[in-house]
Amino acid sequence: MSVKISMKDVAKEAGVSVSTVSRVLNNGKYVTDETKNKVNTAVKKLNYRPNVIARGLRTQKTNSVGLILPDITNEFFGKLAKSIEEKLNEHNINLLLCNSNENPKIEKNYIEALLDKSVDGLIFISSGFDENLDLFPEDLPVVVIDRRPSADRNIYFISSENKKGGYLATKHLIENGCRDILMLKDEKLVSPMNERLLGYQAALRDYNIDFRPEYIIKSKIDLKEIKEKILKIHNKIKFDGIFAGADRLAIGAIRTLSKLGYQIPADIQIVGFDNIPFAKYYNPSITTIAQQIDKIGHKSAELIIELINNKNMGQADSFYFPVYLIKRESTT
Amino acid sequence: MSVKISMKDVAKEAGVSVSTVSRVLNNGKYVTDETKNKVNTAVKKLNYRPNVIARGLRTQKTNSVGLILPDITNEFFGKLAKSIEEKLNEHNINLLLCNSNENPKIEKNYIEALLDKSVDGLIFISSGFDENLDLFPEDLPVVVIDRRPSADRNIYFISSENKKGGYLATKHLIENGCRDILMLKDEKLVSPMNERLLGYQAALRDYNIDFRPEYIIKSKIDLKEIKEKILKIHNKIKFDGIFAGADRLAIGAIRTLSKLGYQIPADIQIVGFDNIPFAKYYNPSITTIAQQIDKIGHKSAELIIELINNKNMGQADSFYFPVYLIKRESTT
DNA sequence: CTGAAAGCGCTAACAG
DNA sequence: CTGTTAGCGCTTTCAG
Repeated sequence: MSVKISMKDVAKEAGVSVSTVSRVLNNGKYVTDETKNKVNTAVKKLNYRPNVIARGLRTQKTNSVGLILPDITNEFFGKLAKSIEEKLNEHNINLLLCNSNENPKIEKNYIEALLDKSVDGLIFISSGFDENLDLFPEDLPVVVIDRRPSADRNIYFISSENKKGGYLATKHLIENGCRDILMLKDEKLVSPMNERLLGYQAALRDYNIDFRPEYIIKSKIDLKEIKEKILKIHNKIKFDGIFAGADRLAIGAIRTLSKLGYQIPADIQIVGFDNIPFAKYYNPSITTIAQQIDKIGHKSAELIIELINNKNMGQADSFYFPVYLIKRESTT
Repeated sequence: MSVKISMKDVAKEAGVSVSTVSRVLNNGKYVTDETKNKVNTAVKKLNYRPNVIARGLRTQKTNSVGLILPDITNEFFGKLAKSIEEKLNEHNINLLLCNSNENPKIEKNYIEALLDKSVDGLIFISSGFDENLDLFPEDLPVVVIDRRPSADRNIYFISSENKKGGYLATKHLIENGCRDILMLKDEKLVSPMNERLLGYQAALRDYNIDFRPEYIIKSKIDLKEIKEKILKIHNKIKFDGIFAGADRLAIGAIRTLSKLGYQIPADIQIVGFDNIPFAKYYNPSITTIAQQIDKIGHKSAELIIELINNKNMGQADSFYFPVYLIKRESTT
């Protein structure tokens, strides 16, 4: 039975012309109720479904949005993708998901592929290579999340108050008595981490603690790598607190330090970032800075839809969502 | 500069006909090297990119594959999605990702949307509502993963040796001295969990331990829910071992039991399933049954590509990938 | 209110 | 080897 049935078949069945069918399906304006009924009956009877490819060719709209992100298995990006997709789905827009794997070259390929596919808009979490932003045509609706492109680009941007998060985390540690505070951060020069670092530095300054560059430990957000880094420095540097720029880093650190015999939080206190689901269920549970991922995701989706429907929105805006500290067992 | 340039422009620039351009771009057969050069030069000069929508309309191929899965934030599905996408990308096939959220109705919408989009094939992880499988047209290449549809459907299926996994986990606990072994399983009637349960039962039988239905604890794969379930039963049922059908369940259980004062593994030994990255870094690290997610993902992608290129492959096959036990601290 | 006709950009016979 | 032609399925003037 798999013969694809087209508008032509519906038209014949309903005894009207193709254009009338099209009219009924699209807006229903300028059509008698009677013809409407005839068409609708025929549509049902034949189980007709419009061919969106043909429609796309004609209208130059695809009802699809591309999402490029570094790694879907990172729980932050995973949740983000989910909330974006959820919202787009409400508007019958499909999501084309692309993992750049933090690789600018793959990212470039994906951008081109998505443009070729004529996506109506693009939501973009950069691999950190700003040049790829130049691939976007002027008139393509684009929303950038999380990793801020350099300032001179006129582009919509959404993220959390990362600096404030770093400040809150560090302040919490200081007020709990820590004086020698490590910061664990991504090795990449990517804005959220840098802003968290700025927050960390600002807190130290406010409490008159000297900033020491050797207290910044760089590692991929990878459990194994952070373990190796911790093993390498734990007996070279003296520290009583850790601000981990991501919960994954916090988990790797806690695990490694526990195995080395340190007590958390008695010997070393730790604050993470992101509030991934496991943070609450880790042993010990992890004090962390929560981001409102759902809000970021929904806002991104809403914004891209708005941009698609109304391309001329003038000066691009930025949006920053509040973060807050959740106190758990990894700090006193 | 954003005027979309088409094959016509290239043809004019190169001084040839549109069909010649098409020929050069597609296979290059039956064209002089000279014309080839002319065309290629024009393509480069104009920075031409083919319109895949138009091509799709004409060829009835979209070079895209749909992936429907229950929840991208579940690390098993996330990794699966990533490995599928990776492989498809090698073949220049785009992935349309859809989260059904374990909801048959959303799932149905997505199936229809993907069919409307004329995806070339579909990779499908069911929400557990088999009727949705009937929505697939006979001639659509489909690969089902993880959750096996009822046997009478002629459909390609890929998963792990779940029963064997359940057996290995339970056997390990028994050989470590456990006699009262809980099984934590998804509340859904979904095949992987049921097969793990069969493995659990088979192991008990082989070691002459009675199966007691009250030792099967059902919970969503959700940290909070499993916590509540454990709290409810821990002092009603006596147990010295737990086989958790998913690492997430294992983590929720360990955390809850630790808080209650039980020592893991001294008082209670636990084996999980999946080998998610955190299993290795949990406190204590978790003995688990590893699935070869990458292999499953790559196989699915390869299979769907094969089916797309060669629709008539006859009787549908099933593929089961080996699992193995990784010994860590949550068992002795 | 409805139908005819053109055309979105591309590919695939079919001639030559 | 290359050009002409038709048409994929739909929307959108333009007449009527």
